[in-house]
Amino acid sequence: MVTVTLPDGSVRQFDKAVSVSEVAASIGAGLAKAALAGKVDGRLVDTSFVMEKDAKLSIVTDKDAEGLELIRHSTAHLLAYAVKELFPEAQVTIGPVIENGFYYDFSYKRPFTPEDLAAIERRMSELSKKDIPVSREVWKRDDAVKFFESIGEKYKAEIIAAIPSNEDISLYREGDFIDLCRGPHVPSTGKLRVFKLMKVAGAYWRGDSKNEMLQRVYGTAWAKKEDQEAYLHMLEEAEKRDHRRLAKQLDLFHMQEEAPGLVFWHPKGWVVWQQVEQYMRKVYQDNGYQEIRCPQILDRSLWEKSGHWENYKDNMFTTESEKRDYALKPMNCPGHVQVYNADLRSYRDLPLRYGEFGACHRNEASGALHGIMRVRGFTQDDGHIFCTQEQIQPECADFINLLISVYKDFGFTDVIYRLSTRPAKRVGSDEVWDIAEKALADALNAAGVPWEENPGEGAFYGPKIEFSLKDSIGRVWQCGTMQVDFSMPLRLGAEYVAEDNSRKVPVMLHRAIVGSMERFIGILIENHAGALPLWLAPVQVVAMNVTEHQAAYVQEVVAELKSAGIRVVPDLRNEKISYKIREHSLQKVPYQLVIGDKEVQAKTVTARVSDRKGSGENLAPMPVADFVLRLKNEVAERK
RNA sequence: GCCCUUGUAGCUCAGUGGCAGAGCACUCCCUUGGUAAGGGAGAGGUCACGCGUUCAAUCCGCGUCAAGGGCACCA
Repeated sequence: MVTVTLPDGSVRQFDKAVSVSEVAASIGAGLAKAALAGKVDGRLVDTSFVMEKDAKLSIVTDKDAEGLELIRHSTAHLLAYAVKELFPEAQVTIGPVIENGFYYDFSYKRPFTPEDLAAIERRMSELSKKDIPVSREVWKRDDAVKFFESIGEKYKAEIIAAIPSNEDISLYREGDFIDLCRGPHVPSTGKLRVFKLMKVAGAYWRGDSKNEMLQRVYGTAWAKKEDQEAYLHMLEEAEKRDHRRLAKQLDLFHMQEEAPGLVFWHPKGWVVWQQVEQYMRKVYQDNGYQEIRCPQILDRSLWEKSGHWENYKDNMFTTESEKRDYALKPMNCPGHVQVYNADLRSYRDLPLRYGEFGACHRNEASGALHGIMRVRGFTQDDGHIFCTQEQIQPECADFINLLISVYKDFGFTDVIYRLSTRPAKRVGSDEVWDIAEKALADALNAAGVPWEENPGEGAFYGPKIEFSLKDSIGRVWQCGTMQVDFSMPLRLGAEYVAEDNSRKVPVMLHRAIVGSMERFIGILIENHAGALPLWLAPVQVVAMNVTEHQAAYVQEVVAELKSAGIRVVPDLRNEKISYKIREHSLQKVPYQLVIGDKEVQAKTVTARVSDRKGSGENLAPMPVADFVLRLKNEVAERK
């Protein structure tokens, strides 16, 4: 007798061991057909799984999140199946589920072409239509290794060989294709109907750049066709928000071949930059930081002392003059220590906070460059706090709160928090690491934000918190950071006179909120789809005449707005008003003033508030002074 | 750095082994029009760069550079 308890609490009894699919069939034909897997006592299993004793069971269908994941996993296998049919010499490796889809890595004598991809996708559809059963087999590990070696699948054999030899392993067979997999999988290929292969790319075997480069095929898969269409539509929309595309449309900046990874800021883009910089300068001022400025180029000997020459040389641009080697600074910290060291410091001076809009250059690998998100020359809102060990915790807590409020002012509420802890190769005692890690974790907890730990990902000199934001297509970019550093103050000879008159080495906190100005502005552009809030908008107001008769009054209005500190431009061109409105709407200007004879007579302005997406709304005509007031309020609210 | 793809007018993109194309933008003319494109004319190119194949190369081949998508990297 086997008693199966279903999620609704109902109980079904069977006189002998029973499979998930049999239970599903006993409930209804529809469910039997929809069943993709089962969850037995909380463990995900195939529909063929047989329950020998009493169990709790839920049937997994494509309505469950787990069902969708299963579909993606099985679609990855279907991809491998199709590839093996079309390219028998290709070797399979791994094919995991990722966000919105899956990928599968193959080893093949030549890269797959876009045409290959289309052919593979067609074959996958054919295999799906045939509704081929997918069955699970349990093998002894050694047998499996021998088997995969015998069919020339050396990568698969290598993966299996890494599993302890006394463990049995599961293989999944669909048609002629057999693959190692933990499973579970859908019961047959017919369950996989909605998928699309997205792109081919190279990827290193086992993620190591010393290894062979494999062919990675990315795909997406969904339960319903509409879901996939919605996803593809979302990707299209996201592409329209791409900061590189918007920068051209809105004339913000450009990049060119002669300066890879470096940005030419145009007037409008530079206005945005200045808004961000002035805002951040105020943040420094209001939070106990003193702004400083250090040299771009420093002598080799200093970089040797700091350890950069040894550890970071490949990423530094170097130069030489009169037989001396110099490096363009990749970081601001060594400079800040020089300022610290320029005087004898007391414990009474601590915490001492320096801030700099420091322009850094790093010679990033060419393949790493990406618009203004990953560049070779960038400016950080870089700050260094020199403090005692006891001050680490309160400084970190204050910083996190500050960072959250800054992000909120810029319209970001979706922040990813990660704590990177001690790596294998590190300096400093375990006690000190304990203190530093705990200080950071406590600070995160005190802020009440969700965070995850990245074990072993800390810097060699200390743990760090990374604050990341997502771009329009979900790529995550680190912006802010808080790093605890025990090493550099010592290396560069920083010290303070303690209460007991002894000399002590201060702890150094490296911290940035926006991180790279370039990256942050890129994310700002994407976050707002180019329609920046009024306080950041390069042009806040355009004043237009309906016909040339109102030109003089428009000029008066522009002068008045300018004197009120508003970024306004006139548009007196000989064009129809509808033409001008279209153009400025596309330029995502927040306010457009339409000025005709009525406004001239009444000494008012009619403001068109654009939602900057496709429609606009007129405010009632108002005196210029009222309009100024409205703008000032909106700027103050940073909406 | 590695793999794939791409590079044609300011922008978006067609195209061909034999004089280089469109739309928008730009300049000029007409038009003075009240809420997302009024009309006409004109100008604009070393087809990324270099080398080769060819009677002839923007097109084919090789190389370089850059960009895009991934991978690796991001101390």
